[in-house]
Amino acid sequence: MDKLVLIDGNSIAFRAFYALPLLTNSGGTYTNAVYGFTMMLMKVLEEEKPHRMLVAFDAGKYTFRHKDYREYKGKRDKTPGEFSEQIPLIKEVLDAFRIRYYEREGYEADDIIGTLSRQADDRGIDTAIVTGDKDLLQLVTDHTHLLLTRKGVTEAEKYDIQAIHDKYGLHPEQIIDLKGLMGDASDNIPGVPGVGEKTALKLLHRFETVEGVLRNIDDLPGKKLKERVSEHREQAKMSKELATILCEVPLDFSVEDLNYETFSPERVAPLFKQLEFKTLLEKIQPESAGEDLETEAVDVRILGKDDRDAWEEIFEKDCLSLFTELTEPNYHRAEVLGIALSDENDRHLYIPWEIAKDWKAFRRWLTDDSKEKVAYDVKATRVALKRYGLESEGYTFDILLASYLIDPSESGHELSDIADRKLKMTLPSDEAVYGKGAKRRQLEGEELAEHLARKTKAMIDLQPVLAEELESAQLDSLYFDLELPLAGVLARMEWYGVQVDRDRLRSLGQELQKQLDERTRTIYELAGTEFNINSPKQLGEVLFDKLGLPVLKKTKTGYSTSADVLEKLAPRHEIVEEILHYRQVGKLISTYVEGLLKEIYDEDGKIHTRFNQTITATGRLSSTDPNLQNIPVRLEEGRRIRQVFIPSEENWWLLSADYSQIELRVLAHLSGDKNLIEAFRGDMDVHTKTAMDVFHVDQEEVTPLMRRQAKAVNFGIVYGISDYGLSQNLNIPRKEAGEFIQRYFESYPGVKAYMEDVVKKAKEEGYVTTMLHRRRFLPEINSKNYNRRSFAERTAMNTPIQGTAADIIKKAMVRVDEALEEEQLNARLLLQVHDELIFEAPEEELEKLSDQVRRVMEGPVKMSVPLKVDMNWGKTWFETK
DNA sequence: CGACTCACG
DNA sequence: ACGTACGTGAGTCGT
Repeated sequence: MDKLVLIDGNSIAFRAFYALPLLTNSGGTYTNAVYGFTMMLMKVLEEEKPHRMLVAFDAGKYTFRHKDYREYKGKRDKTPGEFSEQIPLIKEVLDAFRIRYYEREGYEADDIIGTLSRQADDRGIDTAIVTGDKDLLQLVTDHTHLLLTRKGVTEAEKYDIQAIHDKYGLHPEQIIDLKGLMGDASDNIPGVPGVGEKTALKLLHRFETVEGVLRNIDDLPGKKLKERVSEHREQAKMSKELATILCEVPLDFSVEDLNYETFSPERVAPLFKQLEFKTLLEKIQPESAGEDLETEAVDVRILGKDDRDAWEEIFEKDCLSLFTELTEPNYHRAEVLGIALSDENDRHLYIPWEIAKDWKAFRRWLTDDSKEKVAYDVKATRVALKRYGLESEGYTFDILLASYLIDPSESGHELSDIADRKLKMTLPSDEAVYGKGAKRRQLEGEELAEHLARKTKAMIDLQPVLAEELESAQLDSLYFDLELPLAGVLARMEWYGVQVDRDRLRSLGQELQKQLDERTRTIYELAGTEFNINSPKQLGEVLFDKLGLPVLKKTKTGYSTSADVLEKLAPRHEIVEEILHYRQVGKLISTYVEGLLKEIYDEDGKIHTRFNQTITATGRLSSTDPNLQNIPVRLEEGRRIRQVFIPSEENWWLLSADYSQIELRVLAHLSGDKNLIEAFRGDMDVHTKTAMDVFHVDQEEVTPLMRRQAKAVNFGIVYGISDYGLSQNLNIPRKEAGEFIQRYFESYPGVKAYMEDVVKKAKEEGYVTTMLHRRRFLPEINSKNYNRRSFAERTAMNTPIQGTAADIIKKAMVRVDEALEEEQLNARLLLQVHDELIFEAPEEELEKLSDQVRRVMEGPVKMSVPLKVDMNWGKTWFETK
């Protein structure tokens, strides 16, 4: 079967340019459009396996269309130079792939594509046209379909005759009529003013074509519409003509000349190397992946039992780097395989754990806090060693934490990533050394020792570089006084773990399972068929195809069945409510009952989560295996999961202490807004206060609905407000949401000024900071892409607020830990949930503990509004409310 | 392995 | 005209 692929070169390149951040290779050449184009190209080659190919480009500024209409494409912004300079590179890529490309003065890429696709049609060749431009839909036939890029570059949606009909109710030829009526702002095609997509479709469904509409002006609905169409008849006809693709471009070749043979990786690889397309290179030449990794030889001593004494003197060094090799990433379960040490004189030692664990000199060094240790992931190291009964002190530097603070958005903080960034040094990644997935293996002996020695050596080299960067970014206090001590606090929290009532959890699970079974039966009955309710695809088919419920929202793969959609459909069919409940209960069983049961340790009946200190871009913690920061609380049924979290000792209690409205208090302080500050100083209910201001009513007149809406506005403010976001959340028209925001800013002018200021500053500096100088870079804050820029602007508003709140509770944690020690309390800090701390304590300590916790939590930073802490205790987490 | 959905602050 | 609320992690489906 013959298959032709035609690519709209400019359109795809342009999409790529705006979809991807402005990448450059190390030579400073912009490559984002080239990269995106090439990604798309490879995907098409892989999926379509074409026998013939051509990429068409636009040529020159003027085309035959300008003769009839000089303003064609008139309102376009000038093409940025960063884009234009990438076109020759794209052509180089095509040469390397041996794919033909073509452009012709006076014509657009569309016309070339149209001409060839018609030719192919005549010869019965199947054609796929790849473009980001909907205009080309007019070319679709039985033999020709469109791959229209959606989000990003490589995601394309297939449009054949059927798909066009499903979406618009039109035949492909009618697309030009559609444009004729509605116009096209990007090409400056006027159409009929006041007629958008909705009206145009309605008219075409009835009258088929522009001409049909013009013949029947008298039958058009609405006086205004009649007038407009009649007034702009010529303009409509001309618009249709402009939108029509010319399928008769004179070409000096034909479809037969477009043969494409599979490309040869040897020919493409050098270009990919030059452009620095690492991932793509690996795809075409997997074997070359590690080839440029010339790892330097390292001289590492593997310690045997007999030469221990000879090496004891290494522990006299003031400072060593230390890496603890584990059997798996979860250090609560992992075994230690061995220890690597390096000093500043390039001496490297690997100590197998069998030897290290009983070596007195080593243990003494570990516990000696005057012996400085540079580690990578202090928390993991401490916990792993502690599980063997080894306390360790004197961690003066954590490479991982330092890298995170310097740039928390950076995707990789593996040692090899950091060495690459900061030392321009190539260190093999763990994945390269150990393999991944099923191929993963544990190294042994010499190989392992060398890999680890490279790491500890890199750590020694990295430490001063990172320390310098921390200082110059004013991050040193945040690092040394907060994050590094916090790592120790978190290590203890995780190591203690949280006690869980396993039997209770099991019986809760059984109860929920019963409910689920019942709901399943009901749903099958109501649907009249059995299907997998957990599959959005099958569920969509039942709801929208079989039961005929209206489709309110689509995802890129099909119908959306998310809760907000289902809630709107609930009044139309009783099955919807059942499904919502089924989902709720199903979530509780799989994530919380089964998920938590898997994480209970046999040794102590506890759960030991890991708090990730180096994940979030804002400075918050996150929690994994299991995530204890998202245990249900909002709905009563789910909240019962909290009944299984209990104290670990007899006569102990759980105490929870949570900050009241910490983010809005932070906002009040950062913005200095008088009204908001006043509200908190007067200890008012802030949402009620906002309702009074936004709706201009007295306190007594605030209805629950008004308070709920005001609360959503407050959330919106913290998230970096947009009228659209608020309208979605409140399910109200966008205009109304916009008015809420406007009235909010009238009442809180300081907040408005602050938001504008923080965005402005971010645009100048390229980053935002929190109260304790935590930093987040926003490289896209000046992007030309509206979406990317807007996102960065909202982030600029949100990060100082969320991040400062994170700073505050982290500082409270370190101080609470100190206070427990000073006051000689047995109470322990167990969990942190962003604005809440959970402790366990013997009954007799509860009073003293709560006094101390309140005192410490209220005072980590000086602010213009007080911090307020609510406290509750109970025999289970459920009861601490 | 990505998409979808949903739990939390 | 565009197409978004901020920050996370986990389970399930289906390619």
